[in-house]
Amino acid sequence: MAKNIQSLERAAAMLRLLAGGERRLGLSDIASSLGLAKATAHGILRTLQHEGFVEQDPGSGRYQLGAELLRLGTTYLDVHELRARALVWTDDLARSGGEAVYLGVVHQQGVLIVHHVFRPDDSRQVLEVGAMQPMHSTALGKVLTAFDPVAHAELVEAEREAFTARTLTDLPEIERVLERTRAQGYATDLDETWEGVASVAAPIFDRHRLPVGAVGITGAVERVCRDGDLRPELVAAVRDTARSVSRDLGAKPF
Amino acid sequence: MAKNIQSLERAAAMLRLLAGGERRLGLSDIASSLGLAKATAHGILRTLQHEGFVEQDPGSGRYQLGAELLRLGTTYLDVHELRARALVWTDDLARSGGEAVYLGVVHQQGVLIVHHVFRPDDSRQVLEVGAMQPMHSTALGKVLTAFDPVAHAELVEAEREAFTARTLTDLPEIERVLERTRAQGYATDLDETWEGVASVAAPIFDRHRLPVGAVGITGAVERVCRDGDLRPELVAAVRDTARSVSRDLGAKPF
DNA sequence: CGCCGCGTTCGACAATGCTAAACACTATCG
DNA sequence: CGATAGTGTTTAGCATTGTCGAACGCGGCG
Repeated sequence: MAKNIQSLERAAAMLRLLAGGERRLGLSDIASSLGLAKATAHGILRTLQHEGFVEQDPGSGRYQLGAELLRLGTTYLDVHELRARALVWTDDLARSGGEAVYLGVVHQQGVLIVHHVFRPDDSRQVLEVGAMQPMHSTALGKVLTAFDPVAHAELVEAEREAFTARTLTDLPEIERVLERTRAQGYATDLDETWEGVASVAAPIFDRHRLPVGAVGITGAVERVCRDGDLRPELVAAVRDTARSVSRDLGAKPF
Repeated sequence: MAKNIQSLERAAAMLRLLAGGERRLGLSDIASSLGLAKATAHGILRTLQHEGFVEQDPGSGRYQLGAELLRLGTTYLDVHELRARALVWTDDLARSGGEAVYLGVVHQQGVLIVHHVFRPDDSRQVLEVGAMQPMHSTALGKVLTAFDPVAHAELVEAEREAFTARTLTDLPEIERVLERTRAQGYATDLDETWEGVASVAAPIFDRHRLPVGAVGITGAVERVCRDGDLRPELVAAVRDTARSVSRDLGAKPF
């Protein structure tokens, strides 16, 4: 195992700590949380502040995340090839399905949402790009764990929280669901993450037939389900979209 | 001047370099661009990759920005107090004005967009949160330079690109406009950044009466202007919104 | 095949960033 | 009202840490 740069690891830990805690954090809190001397933490924070990754409240002296992170994070989206290819197809999927569409990739024991098309009505909705979804309970997460070995390995290690009464937390049970997901080529989520919300998702592959992400539709159970299961035409639409994006990425059909 | 941590500065420079170049960059490019030994650059990149700030294309070995930046950047928005307070008011402004609304803060020689409400019609629009706008040609930028001394200092230093024939680049001329902006309490942009696009913006102050950001409306000249100038009712609506947000932040109306 | 380019690893040196202690400052409290 | 217990910040010195230059393995190209 090659050694990584210590100060960078510590800086990253600080950013993650600041991202976790809702409110701003003081220097002493940060230093003790990471087991560092105050001066050490201060030096790192000073540099991060100078680079714009961290901001300091002039009044209280507390620290919070900086604007440069937003700028760089947005740039990440611009470069993201999967997202660029998917843009064209997700709009159509949202329109034909009449529900919100999500595009996600595996990131650290969860699904990172890299694109989100609002449900096509005039209701107020909040953009969830950049947010994380759990691996074991959402359709996006299940489809990714089923096809991506890295994601699967992380699911086994991670603790699986029960969000609702229907959330699967038992490992053998989950494995059976993943097996079926691989067989049928898509995954669903019925009340397993949020009460009254269901979703379908299908995997997207690149030119080497490796899973690089997943598209899915999410909506209220009353609208997206019929007879206690997801409407077949929605499942078909999602799978079609996933195939189209995969083809755009260079994956051979068949 | 206190000294900053070298490895962190270099890591930040790499992230900014990767954000700048459209395509993925190779290790040698990065090392030579920053004047570093290949091994040094590699060590930093390896750590950044391990922390999720950078990703490496398995095929070509090239580097690009990582997903963790998107996650952290979004978290920045969640914590942002100005944005949280403004959310309520900007929707109303977009509806009453019938145009797109932007909320921006000063960041490194430019305006960083932290909130964006789409123009309320069914046209396809792309979210510009996380994008940068120039300081000297947009209404948001001018209003911020007029009231924020830090932004003003950076404007003087920076080079002022002429985007259209009407862009102001001459410093004394800009100073006169800023003087008028301070006097009247708002700024405009008529064809100075994009042809056929105009905007109005007003400053937002915190409890210490310091400028912390600006709200503005942007739209096609034909819609937002009349008789060659911005419609007075739009100007009034923008200023009202700015005042409301300022009051929410604790600024005394006195 | 031999060449260059790539990303990666190795090992040694010293510059670098870490630690601990003291510093100013504010708010709190007896 | 002075003492106290918190802040965040700065300083000085030591040795850990990151840096450097060179060599390595690999793949594509001529």
